[in-house]
Amino acid sequence: MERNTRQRAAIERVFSEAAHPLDPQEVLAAARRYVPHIGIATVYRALKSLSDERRVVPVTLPGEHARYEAAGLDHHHHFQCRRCQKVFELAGCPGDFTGLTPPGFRLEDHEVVLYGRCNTCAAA
Amino acid sequence: MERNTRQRAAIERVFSEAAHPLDPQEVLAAARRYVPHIGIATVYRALKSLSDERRVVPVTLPGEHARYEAAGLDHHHHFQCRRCQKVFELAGCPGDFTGLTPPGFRLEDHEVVLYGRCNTCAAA
DNA sequence: ATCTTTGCAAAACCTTTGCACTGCG
DNA sequence: CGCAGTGCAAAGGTTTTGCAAAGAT
Repeated sequence: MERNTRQRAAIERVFSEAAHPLDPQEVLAAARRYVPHIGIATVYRALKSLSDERRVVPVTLPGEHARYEAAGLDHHHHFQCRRCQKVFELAGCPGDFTGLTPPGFRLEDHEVVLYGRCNTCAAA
Repeated sequence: MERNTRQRAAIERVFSEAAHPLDPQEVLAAARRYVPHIGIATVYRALKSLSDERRVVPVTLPGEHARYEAAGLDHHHHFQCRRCQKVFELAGCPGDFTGLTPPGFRLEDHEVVLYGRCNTCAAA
């Protein structure tokens, strides 16, 4: 049922080449290099189906629109630079938040985001 | 420069009575109990100026529109129930994330969000 | 009386959806 | 061929903005 179209191939290629999580507009711009007339609706539909297939993962930072990155990475979190706004992947995870969880609550998952200056912007 | 209007007083009162972070529509609904014809634009403008004055703080969970809560609370994080979607405040903070920060990066702040079932929904 | 603030409606965004057409299988 | 996928444009939802009128100081 999933057909191989040029558009879909272009979008998958974009993710395989991406160094950072991308938002839909960035995916569109990058995919147009391979399929010039691809439309934004196709990008949204592809992001949805790729997410459903777990081939890409949404990266939703607080107050930001969703970005997406290729799936298959280990559990990790992100760092956002307050100066250049770029998002970086962090290795590992601080781990255990059961101590914060109130009695009677069931902890299923967690999200951690660090903010500050990236190596480039810390110097500037 | 900041004038005392009924609308603004109503919105501040709403926050002083709120048990959990409120989104703009919830603020509007609650404020209408005190000022029936208050408009959504006024709510957004008030949220902006109250945020600038640090009288309320935005609570921006990943993938969610901003909510707001009264300022003055200690540093804390939030728990969102995956069943009822409500947001709860957590006491305390796991603390130190410098170990996750890559070399050359400067850590300034962090955000932690826990997900699962609240005490009411864990039972159901 | 002055000058913010308000309320409404329109505009600006981002994302989703309807529909006829394209093109994969 | 048959249908899923595409592209365009219109619709939806949220937040912002323009402007005349209301109201605080």
